[in-house]
Amino acid sequence: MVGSKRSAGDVATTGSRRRAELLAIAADLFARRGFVVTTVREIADAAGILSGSLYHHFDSKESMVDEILREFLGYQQELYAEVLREEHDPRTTITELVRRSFQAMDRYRSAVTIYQNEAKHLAQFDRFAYLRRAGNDFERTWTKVLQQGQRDGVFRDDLHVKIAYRFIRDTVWTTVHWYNPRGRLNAQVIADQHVTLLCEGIMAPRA
Amino acid sequence: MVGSKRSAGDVATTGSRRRAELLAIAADLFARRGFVVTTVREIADAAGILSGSLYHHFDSKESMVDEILREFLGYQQELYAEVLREEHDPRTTITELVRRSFQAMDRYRSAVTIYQNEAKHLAQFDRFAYLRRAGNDFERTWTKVLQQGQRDGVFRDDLHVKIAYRFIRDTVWTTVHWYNPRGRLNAQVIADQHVTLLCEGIMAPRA
Amino acid sequence: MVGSKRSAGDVATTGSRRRAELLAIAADLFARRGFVVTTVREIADAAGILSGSLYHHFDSKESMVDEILREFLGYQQELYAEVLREEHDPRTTITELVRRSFQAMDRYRSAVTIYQNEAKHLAQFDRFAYLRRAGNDFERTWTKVLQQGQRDGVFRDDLHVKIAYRFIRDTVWTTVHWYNPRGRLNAQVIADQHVTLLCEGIMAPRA
Amino acid sequence: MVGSKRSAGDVATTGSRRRAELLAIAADLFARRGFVVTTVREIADAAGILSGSLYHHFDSKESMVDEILREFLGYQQELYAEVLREEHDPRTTITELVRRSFQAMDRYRSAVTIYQNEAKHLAQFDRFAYLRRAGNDFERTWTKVLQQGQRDGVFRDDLHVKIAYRFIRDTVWTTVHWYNPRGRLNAQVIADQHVTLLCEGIMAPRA
DNA sequence: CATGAATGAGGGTTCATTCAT
DNA sequence: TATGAATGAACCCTCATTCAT
Repeated sequence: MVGSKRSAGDVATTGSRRRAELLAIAADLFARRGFVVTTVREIADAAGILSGSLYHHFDSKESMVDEILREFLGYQQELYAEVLREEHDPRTTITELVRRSFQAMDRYRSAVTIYQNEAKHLAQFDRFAYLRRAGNDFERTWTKVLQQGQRDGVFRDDLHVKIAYRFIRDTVWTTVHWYNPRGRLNAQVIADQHVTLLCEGIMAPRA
Repeated sequence: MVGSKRSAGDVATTGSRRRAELLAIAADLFARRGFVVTTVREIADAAGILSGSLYHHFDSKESMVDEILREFLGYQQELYAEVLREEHDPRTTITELVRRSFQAMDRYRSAVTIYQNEAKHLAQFDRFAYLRRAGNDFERTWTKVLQQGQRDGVFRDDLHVKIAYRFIRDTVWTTVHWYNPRGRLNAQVIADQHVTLLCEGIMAPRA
Repeated sequence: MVGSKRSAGDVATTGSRRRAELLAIAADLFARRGFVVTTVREIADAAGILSGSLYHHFDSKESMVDEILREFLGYQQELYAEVLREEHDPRTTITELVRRSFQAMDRYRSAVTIYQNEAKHLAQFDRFAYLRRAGNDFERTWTKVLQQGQRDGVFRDDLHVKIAYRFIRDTVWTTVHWYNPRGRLNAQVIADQHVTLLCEGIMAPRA
Repeated sequence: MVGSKRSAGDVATTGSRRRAELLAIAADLFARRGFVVTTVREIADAAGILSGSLYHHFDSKESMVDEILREFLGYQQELYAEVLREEHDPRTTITELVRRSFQAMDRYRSAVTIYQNEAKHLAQFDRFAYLRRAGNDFERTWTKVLQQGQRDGVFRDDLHVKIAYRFIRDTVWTTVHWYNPRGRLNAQVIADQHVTLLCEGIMAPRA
């Protein structure tokens, strides 16, 4: 959609299979090596073409990340919206939000890494203003649940909500840096471990 | 082509006041803008000199981060060693480790940010191999305490130590991204909030 | 920091017509002005392109001289090998070696000049270690013939072979500094004058 | 004299002992590493001072070579003039010229190397126009003797004087590249070997 | 769709030189 | 005399991007 070079009359604005392949290759490199240090030539090399040829598919290097991030962000937002529509009690909501975060991570691994690593840097450009908005949306989603939980007496009332939010966010998102989707621990397991740690802490339950 | 540089009588390693100033300026920029995207010209501009003049003090842009990171890492390692020498019980040890982490963050704010953001990228170069070593040292320190706590029955025994370590590390270190040292919440307060969340979780204590 | 460059599908080593042109331009400048003082901008200017564009064809300024020298050296070594295979008597061998030296000089004029002027300086870098090897090969070739000639009684036996070799080498190679391929004296004539001087000296033959 | 920073009223315009030391250090580096690639910092390092401090003694890096070359050139010209004043027969003159060349080489080793390597490059600047003049003087000196020798029938009459001159010059001067003043072969011996080779060639004398 | 050649802006770095102290 | 900090110009090289073929 964004940055597509297809003309108006095109049926499939999101482009061909080749496009998707290239995007996956780029996402992988951006995630592993960083957006700034990844050169378009590296992407092209990995795709087996010359760097100039990439410009038949994309307007610019920026438009590649743009597309990568938008797709992930849309997916994540939809998953969160789902949870909210289901109207669980606060603890279950938290649990579900964490689970869906890991679900998105499972599907858009590279994109999450990129978001985690580069959002702050990219957000300063107008083109990526939506990254700020998405961040704020996420914050609102989580803090609302936390506040509700406090009102219900289910979360500790000495909780500094903003800190707690960041605490949760950091833990969940940064998992992407070490989480190995092909390892023994699948997303579900890790998600549940996280929820437990989040809710009960590391201390052994007293009797 | 050639290689060596600086020799007898030169300042590059001696450390003068000016040097320290320049290093602080560089650290600030590296932290705020990222190491890769920060240009030596920006550093020089911020210092009110020409870019070439930086090379009177430093061998390269790399040697600047190098120095910045080494100083922080040395300090942090010393603080952790102190804690271990004090031989507290596991929970107190955790508490103290968290506190000293925030203490280091207070003193080497920019360095911590840089470490957080760039370590992974830099560590791939021989020159920064010590970043990997330091990371491993930190991991060992924390996991030992967690394991001891489990053996003592004070930490939950269904705890996946490696995950817990990363959980803690992520939460503590990424704080640097939003923690404002001039804000109302000082390092001590935030550290203690963290320990509470870490230990008891976000749930209200039962009865 | 990183290092590698160029990869699959790239031209850097393939050699196209444009490449050869650029190499010739570079060789000419390196020979006339010196490798160190010749800037890539000068080369690019002479070629009517921008300096950056050179890097579409070559990895570096160094790799340009490298290629220039290797080609000449390979040619010269082949010519010498030919002479040896022909198994002449010592004096004829010397004559032929001199002739082929001038032949190589005729074909790779700039390269010879560069070799003459810069080999010593370049050879100190690993990349150009082959310059030392080539030099040693040349020395071995010549000294063997000189020694054989002495054993045969055709060369004076008070000849200090190493000195004689250098004597010959210096005379032959440095010719490139003033030899004008478009002048009246062609390579053959000069070569023969050299052989005469080398063999009989400047004195008039006695009776 | 040239490039001196001493003021008009100074008695010793050539400067102090320190000056001479620095000049020797510079000459050594220029000879070994090349004028262009030798940095003023290297010179300063070798002298145990900072690069800026050199400018208390010399106007510029150029003025250093300038002084080095002028001194050698003056000496050499004087030696040649001496030979001519002695009015020997052609062969003896040649012998003496070669000997005095080696004598100058012995005394101004570095300067000769520099002259050999850099004269062509430096001569293109107005400041070093005297290098061209000196070169022409040398040529005139040698060719006159060669021509006289031909007229006298002592040198072969099929000798191409210009080629012969260059032949001699190249052999004599380039010796500096490998001649080791501390080796077994002293200047006198090498000079005489040279004269023999020059006059009789490498062929064994017939019967 | 892809290639191959080029652009143009900018990046890190070097180095002779200056000058107040 | 020497230091130490700085200048300013230039250098090699990188890289996203363009475009004729």
